[in-house]
Amino acid sequence: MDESEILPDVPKVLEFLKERNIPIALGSASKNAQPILEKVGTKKLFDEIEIPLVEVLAAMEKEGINLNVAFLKSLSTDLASESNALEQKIYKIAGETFNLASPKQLGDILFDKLKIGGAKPKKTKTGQYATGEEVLSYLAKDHEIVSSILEWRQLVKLQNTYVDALPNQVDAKTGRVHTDYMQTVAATGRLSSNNPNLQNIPIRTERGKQIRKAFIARDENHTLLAADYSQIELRIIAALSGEDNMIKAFKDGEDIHRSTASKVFNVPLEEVTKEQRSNAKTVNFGIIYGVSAFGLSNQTDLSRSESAELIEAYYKTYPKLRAYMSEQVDFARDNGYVQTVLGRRRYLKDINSANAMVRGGAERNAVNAPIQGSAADIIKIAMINIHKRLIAENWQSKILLQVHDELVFDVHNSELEKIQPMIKFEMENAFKLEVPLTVDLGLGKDWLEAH
DNA sequence: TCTCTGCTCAC
DNA sequence: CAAGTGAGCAGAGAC
Repeated sequence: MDESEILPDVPKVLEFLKERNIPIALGSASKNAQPILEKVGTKKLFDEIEIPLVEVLAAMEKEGINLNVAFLKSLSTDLASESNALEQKIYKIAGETFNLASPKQLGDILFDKLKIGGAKPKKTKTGQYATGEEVLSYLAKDHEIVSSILEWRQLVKLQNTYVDALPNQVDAKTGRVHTDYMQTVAATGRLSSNNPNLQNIPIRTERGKQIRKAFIARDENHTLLAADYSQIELRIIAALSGEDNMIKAFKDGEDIHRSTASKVFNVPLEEVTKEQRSNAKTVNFGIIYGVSAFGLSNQTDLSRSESAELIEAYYKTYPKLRAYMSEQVDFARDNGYVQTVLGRRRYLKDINSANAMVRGGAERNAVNAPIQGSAADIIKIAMINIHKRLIAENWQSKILLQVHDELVFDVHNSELEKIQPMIKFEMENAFKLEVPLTVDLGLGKDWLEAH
């Protein structure tokens, strides 16, 4: 392949920018972001992380990943016949045909014609009926048409966004799929991926998972390796807050959600129920995002007062977490930004806004950005170090994909035994925290099997 | 053809 | 009022 057709000469471009003092904004997607290269404290991040990462990303993009197109074609046929059957069933119940893919038309059918769901159906900000997953799931229990619509939506989403779209993105010259990684889009320092986005390939549902089977190793001499950080964001918040109870749980290798449930519900580890663990898991993630009692009750079976109690019990269990979060907000108020472990900044112009809702948003950003951004910092270090070793030590294996807390490799079968400890070591030791970082490895002919 | 909206996929 | 970060699809309407 002629590289010059698809890749700019990266070192030359960077030299050009540097010579002319043209700043490259890091993580500045939002309108309120400021170019931060000139700000003190970020030059090291730029020189030692973002610039070295450019070559790693270029290599990954150029390498691409092998796609089983024939498999997707047959998946497409199955999805089409199932969604068509559902569509006919829905029209029959509705008593007429309409464009099922139009939320506007669907809302009119469900709430004007069929009068489903009581007197005051939820509306969107433009005044049309809301038909999102949350609304329909609530109604699905009592109305077969609604559960069929949800199932139809899922099948059509999978077909349109992945199964039918991906084969069209196979490069004619390489026969592989080459995503673009964007280094300066996400406000927190994460990468983003497009054309195609390989960071949102389905995994949650049984049907969605099938799509991962289409991402396969280069050939019979290769195996896919997926390496993902276990609970990296919770480990980071534990370490940055110095919250001893959470740090200890991680040091002891406990299941963090079970451990949290045991503490907040005050039951022995072995007696934690499924529901308790699930609710503790929801709070653990919610804390990182700045969830309210209202939000938690929406996400669980708990009432609002039960949710408020759970959050209170959570902060009693992990007192330093609350202190840390409020310190982050104070820091942002005083300095106008927050930062990650590597000094990556996110500016928060709304942190002192008079509008409580706007200010609340900025306060959640003040807590979340250092967590999400530090995780991004750490995996970037690992990527740079692994790539360096793959080259210097003449490995045949390649990094293919990054999905925020996961790296995917095409491993030459002759290297299978030796490369696993190398990758695990580099990822787990990319950055030293008070909490150990642990990485799970999986192998397979395809991405699903490797997980 | 372009932009916005509503929706849904991932971490 | 009410959970962070993204990308991409089809529909709908402006031009």
